[in-house]
Amino acid sequence: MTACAVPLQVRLKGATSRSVFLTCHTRYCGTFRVARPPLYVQALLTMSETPATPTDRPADRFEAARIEKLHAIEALGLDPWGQRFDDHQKIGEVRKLCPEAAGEVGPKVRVAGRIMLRNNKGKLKFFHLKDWSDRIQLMVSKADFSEEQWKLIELLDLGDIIGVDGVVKLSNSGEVTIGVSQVTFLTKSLAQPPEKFHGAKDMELLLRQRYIDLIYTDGVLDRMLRRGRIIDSVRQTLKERNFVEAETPVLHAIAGGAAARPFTTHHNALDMELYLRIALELHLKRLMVGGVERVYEIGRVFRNEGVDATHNPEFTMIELYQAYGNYESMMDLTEAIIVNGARAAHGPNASLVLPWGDKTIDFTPPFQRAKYGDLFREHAGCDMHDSAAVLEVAKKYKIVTAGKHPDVIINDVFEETVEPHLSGPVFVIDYPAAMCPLTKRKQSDPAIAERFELFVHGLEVANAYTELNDPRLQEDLFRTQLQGLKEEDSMAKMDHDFVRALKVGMPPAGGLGIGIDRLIMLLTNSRSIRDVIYFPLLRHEKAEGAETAEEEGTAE
RNA sequence: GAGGGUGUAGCUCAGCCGGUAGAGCAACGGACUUUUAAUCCGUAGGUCCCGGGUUCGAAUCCCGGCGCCCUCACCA
Repeated sequence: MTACAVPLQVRLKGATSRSVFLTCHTRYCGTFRVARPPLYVQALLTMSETPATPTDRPADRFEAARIEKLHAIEALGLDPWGQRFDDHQKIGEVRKLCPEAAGEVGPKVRVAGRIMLRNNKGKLKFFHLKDWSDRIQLMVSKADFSEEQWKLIELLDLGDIIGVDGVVKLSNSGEVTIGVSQVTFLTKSLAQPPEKFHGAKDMELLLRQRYIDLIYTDGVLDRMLRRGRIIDSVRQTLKERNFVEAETPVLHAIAGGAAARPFTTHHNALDMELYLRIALELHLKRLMVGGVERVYEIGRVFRNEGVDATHNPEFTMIELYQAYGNYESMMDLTEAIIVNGARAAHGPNASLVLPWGDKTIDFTPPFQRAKYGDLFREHAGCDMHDSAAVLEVAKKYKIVTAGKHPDVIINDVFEETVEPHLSGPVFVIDYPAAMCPLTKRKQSDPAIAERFELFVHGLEVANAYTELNDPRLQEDLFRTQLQGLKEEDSMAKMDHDFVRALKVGMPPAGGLGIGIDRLIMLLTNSRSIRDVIYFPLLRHEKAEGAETAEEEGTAE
């Protein structure tokens, strides 16, 4: 900063305890930052800048303008925050009532929604109103309103929420329009909306302020509503098959049922360390022991791992268990769940060939079923039981083999050689047993577990077993930690109560887990898990004013 | 965790070789009774992510940091 000896006419922009920001309106001058203002200057600034009521302090000039209009609405005797208005129609339904020819007048309608666009032609105004079903144009003519009502109409801002009464008709240029006869003000928006044509593009803004994304990015709200319909259809599919829903604990003493790092937490009164669950499996199986023969849970699980296009630290899983079934029953059920989900997302008569980026997915059942060992032979080029040959292939792909259990190496080679080719949907069946400590072995071959995973374009969507119900084998498998796997990377975590439950007797059963978020991704052509989760995990937003606390707190 | 990209007005984006920060939309004031991202006239709006450095002079160059995005590696 250069010293300035001439007097300047300056205006206060803002101040912190460390700096004052002044704007100068003579030429060539920008904003000045004055470090460490003397205390008396700070005091003066505080006096002149702090309004009487903090709620009236506008965040910016846009908010100030809107607060002025809010006061003007109040001056008209109206409530800027609105009242009950639930006797209205969905815009999507109203659009269908529109007469086909311009000049004809359709039925009277009443809708409510947010103002998305405004087109002001003086005594004639057009608005676009959006609700969660659709958008529609409003036409408002000064001739149809009292002086008072017109004052309100002139106060409307983009983003405000209003209710309108009117008639549906086509405009002269052929757009479905409501000719408005009455406006009911419902909610003042104090925030400046994004650019009307380009919308908001900044990913961070869209993720942190998902409400903005839902309002202003085409397709986002629709996709999330579709998510809800898909989950409804999953419940419906299971209800038709006599499954019941259960809610099991999220706080676990042992984070079992999957190979993943858990989040830890603490219960104060009991002074007890707890984990957030990483799977639903072990509790639901206890319920089967208890006689709940067909049970499922759609629930959040938490895995303390990385974040990317297909992983969020908390995600939604369905796990279901069917007594007296096996993994074959689970394949049939998986197909039904996915086909019904696709119909819920795209309509009962829509094609089951869904778009996936520039590719497609054909969900017409039955899905292909391929044995793990056969796929291995086909893509790795050797038998998975031929350990020398497997080691050879592993070397070729630079897979670390030292100290690893042979089945772990087989699985590494499988992931490297086979999985990229699984465009699917394909059920990969019959896994090496050592990878599956919760799965029943094949009667004909104890080295093979009755497990399948469903792959679609490299995405693992479902995982199912014929459930292991032999308590002594289960206990052995819990004890046998696979070489080369850290404890948190293994599914084999000793859970004594679970073994105790199996000793009571769990019927033979099929169990299935589906990653709901990934299923939604596939059914809605969404390439990122963030597109199908309302609020994906983000780093903390740096709080305003945190600067000083942080700097002073870490003084060295 | 590694590499690449990016951060400028409320939003979408320009800003070249270092030389007084720009546009469109939105806002504010005005005109306009069938507009489609309406149009026209006018006004205001900036901690150029943060911190250092080089320089007479930095949005621009250099160093460090932070956020976000993409690719790769790990988990579903």
